[in-house]
Amino acid sequence: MGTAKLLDSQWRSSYVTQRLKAFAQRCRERGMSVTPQRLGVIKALLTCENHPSAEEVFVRVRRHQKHISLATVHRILEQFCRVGEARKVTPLHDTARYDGHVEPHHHVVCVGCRCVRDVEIPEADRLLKSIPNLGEFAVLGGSLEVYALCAKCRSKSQKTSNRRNSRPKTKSEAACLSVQAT
Amino acid sequence: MGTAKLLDSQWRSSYVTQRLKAFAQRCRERGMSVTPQRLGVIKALLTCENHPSAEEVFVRVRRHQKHISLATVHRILEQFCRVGEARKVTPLHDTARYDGHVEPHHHVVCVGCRCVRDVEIPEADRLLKSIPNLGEFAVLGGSLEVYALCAKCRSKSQKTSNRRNSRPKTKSEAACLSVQAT
DNA sequence: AAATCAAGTAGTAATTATTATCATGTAGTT
DNA sequence: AACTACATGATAATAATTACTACTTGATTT
Ligand SMILES: [Mn+2]
Ligand SMILES: [Mn+2]
Ligand SMILES: [Zn+2]
Ligand SMILES: [Zn+2]
Repeated sequence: MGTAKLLDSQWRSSYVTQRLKAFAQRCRERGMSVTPQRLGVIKALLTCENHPSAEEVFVRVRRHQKHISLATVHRILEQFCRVGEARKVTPLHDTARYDGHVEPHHHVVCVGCRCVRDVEIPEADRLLKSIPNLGEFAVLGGSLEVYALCAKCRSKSQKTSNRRNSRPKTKSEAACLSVQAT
Repeated sequence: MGTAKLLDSQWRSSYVTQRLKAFAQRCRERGMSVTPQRLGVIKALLTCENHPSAEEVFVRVRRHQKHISLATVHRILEQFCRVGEARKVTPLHDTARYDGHVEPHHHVVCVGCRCVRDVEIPEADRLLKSIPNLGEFAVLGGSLEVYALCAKCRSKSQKTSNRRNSRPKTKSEAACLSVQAT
């Protein structure tokens, strides 16, 4: 038996206060101004236990800021992801991907072009089998998503390594980069 | 060093022929009629190495079936997922979720209501650290997505266990089931 | 202090992915 | 060949996200 366990809300709340305390500080270091909207979003995001959607964050912030715009929440959340203040639970796809290969297996995803490849990782399978439950959750299976850079994107990012963020920000941009299929 | 490795296209092509051979058979067993559209979609899906999107499948099928509709492709792909003929690479979210917790960690996702919880799995972290690369991919990190059933959904699915598929099929349906946040 | 400037936002339009609707077509059966 | 339940095409509707634009505000310069 392993040491896997749920992170409890006690842990979470101490993490939250720690993160919240220095938020304004970190903003200034990054040259971002500290606005009520940004404070509202980071607070809602950290406070909410639920991996909330943009919409959910919006609703929460609006409790205290009647006039905040949903578009602003989207913008701020994406910005937070760029600067490392938040992350998407699934940065993998903007749109669903399908796989004809239905036996259990894992994936590598290139964070540059978002191409996906199948991977076999027996250790991960063994690991998953060794976890029958996580707190109240009855484990059914799982999938290891490995984030990586493919060869093309590695060479590409060397040339542009001094640019700002190499991750494509818009769908159209991502589409331009994406590798052509057969 | 472990035994993790990419599944090569040689493996894939034998898998494809094997799957394709009995496809019509399996359809009939499930009471699904075998249409040119479904044949086109399964073939495109299996042939294409790329974990294609619905749009990409659509483009491929259209090469041979000029008049096929994108809506049909969506419909068929979702159906394939329901009957086990395909799977979403990320069945997790219909819409992006955000997390204020940026340190590396893993997630459990309830396949019923799609609620998400943080998990700590040191073995998975060790495992990931032990894989510096996968073929041409330079590994950066990764995340284990554990699929599970939460307590609520377990009791719910007992009552409705003889229904068809317990997974919510539409967003509105999922919304109805989803657990209320604080 | 007035003018200038830049960053950020609200409100809204546009875009994109997905699902619903419904009239028509067809695969599987008799 | 005829029948019928299921499938499809065409299109509308919905939902998530992003783009656009005018406006606000606070800082900087004159
Ligand atoms: Mn796959
Ligand atoms: Mn998390
Ligand atoms: Zn790449
Ligand atoms: Zn659940």
